[in-house]
Amino acid sequence: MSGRTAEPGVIWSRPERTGRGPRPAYSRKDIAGAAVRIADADGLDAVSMRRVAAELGCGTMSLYNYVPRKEDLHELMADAVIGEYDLSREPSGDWRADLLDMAYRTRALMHRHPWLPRMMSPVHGFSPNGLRYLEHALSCMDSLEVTYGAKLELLAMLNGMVTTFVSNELATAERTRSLPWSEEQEQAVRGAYLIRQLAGGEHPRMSAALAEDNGPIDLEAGFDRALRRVLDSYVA
Amino acid sequence: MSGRTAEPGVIWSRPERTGRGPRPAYSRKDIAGAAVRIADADGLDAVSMRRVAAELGCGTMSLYNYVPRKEDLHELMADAVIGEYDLSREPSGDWRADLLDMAYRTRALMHRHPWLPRMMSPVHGFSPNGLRYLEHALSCMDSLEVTYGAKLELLAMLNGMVTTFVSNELATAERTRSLPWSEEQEQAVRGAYLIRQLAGGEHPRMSAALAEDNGPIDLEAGFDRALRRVLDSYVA
DNA sequence: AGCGCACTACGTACGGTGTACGTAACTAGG
DNA sequence: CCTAGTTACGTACACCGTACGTAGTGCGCT
Repeated sequence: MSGRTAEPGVIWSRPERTGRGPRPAYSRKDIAGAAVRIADADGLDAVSMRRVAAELGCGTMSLYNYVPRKEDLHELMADAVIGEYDLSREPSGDWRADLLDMAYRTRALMHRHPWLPRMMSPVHGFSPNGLRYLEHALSCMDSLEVTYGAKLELLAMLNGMVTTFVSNELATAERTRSLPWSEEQEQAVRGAYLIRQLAGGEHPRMSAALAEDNGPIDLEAGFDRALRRVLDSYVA
Repeated sequence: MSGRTAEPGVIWSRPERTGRGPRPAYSRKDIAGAAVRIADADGLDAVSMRRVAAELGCGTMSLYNYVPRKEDLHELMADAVIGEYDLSREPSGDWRADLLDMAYRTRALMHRHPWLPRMMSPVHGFSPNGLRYLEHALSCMDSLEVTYGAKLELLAMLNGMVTTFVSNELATAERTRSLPWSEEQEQAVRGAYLIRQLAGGEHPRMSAALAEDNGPIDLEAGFDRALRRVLDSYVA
């Protein structure tokens, strides 16, 4: 398959098998699966070419036969988990409800694969499963009479909000993973610092915000509210 | 300053100078400035301890006197650029206009420092300049009669949208930076792939979206529209 | 005044990373 | 059958974050 050294190219343009030479020992699904397993277990940073190769049981450099650059491995991972959407159900006709449902499923996907928000970018949207996802999302909006550009814009906005929201949900938890001390210690130290800082007397509003006692914060409710707001704003 | 090896702690809790020993040769501003200069010029990934130290003109390990972990260097960078906001202007009283203005300034900031979206996280919000920013943003909403929690939620949502939007604006440009070939080549290859993929006949809506000719897309207008929608949704 | 200690400075070294390159084995197309 | 294109994989290089040892410096305390 063309030269050995790096050159521009999308991983999805490469055929998995060309016919010549020994049969490849692994499929793209195998490789993506191994990488996803590692990322789920130990975080995205633990996904190294060496580690993935070891997980597969092959030499490090053999991976480069399947995946010319590490970035392509990431594309494989994104595509694999996007493939977890069940797109078989037909849209109900109520685009607001359908999009909201998709957003909830995206959130669930991100909770299952906490590294996903970090690699959300328009670039990953055009993998095979990404395209299927986009097509399905557009089909949910068939009853909406605006340009496809506007539909994609709405979709990008929704997914952006979901990403932002879930990132915030997972922030401390994911951050702590790589740290050598516990999440409690980290939060205690940061909390103490914040209190000390606000004690200065400047930032009165931030102090008030911190002092505000609004019971247990319901993340779920905030998610729902935020999304409905965006969707409602499109009714007009 | 306490032990040498890593332990939980916020960089901002460390005094810059303790009195004992020789005067530090550099200030945090110097260090942050060097790191920001490198990131602006060659991307966030080019910011390594070695490179920053070289830029400053000191030995690599000397940096660790100022910054116990690389992550703290990132916090310094974020704080430095957040400090670029001019917060001296008093809020006008029209919170929608003021927040919109802040969002525009955030976008400008991100265009000036294209690595900023990548490190947007609630964690960085509590640096000294981050706190000043938050206090100012809250002061813009003084006339809004909701809890501070709701105000911070709105702010997070707005900043999330700005981050998402600017990320999309910068995606290909920033991605290409690290690649050994040009942005044109990359886009050509990806475009060719997309067309080939859509030619399959599945994904009819995506094909239509691609075929749609809506003149030059006005990113600026999209930004404005998206933000106003979110703001409007809060009027009720 | 002067001692001691906390601090600055920095070289070396270790274990990790992505990946360029060389080589050997293999298999399908001509 | 032969040979070209592929798979497989070990070695090697440049770079990364950073633990640790050591030397020099000057403030704070006695």
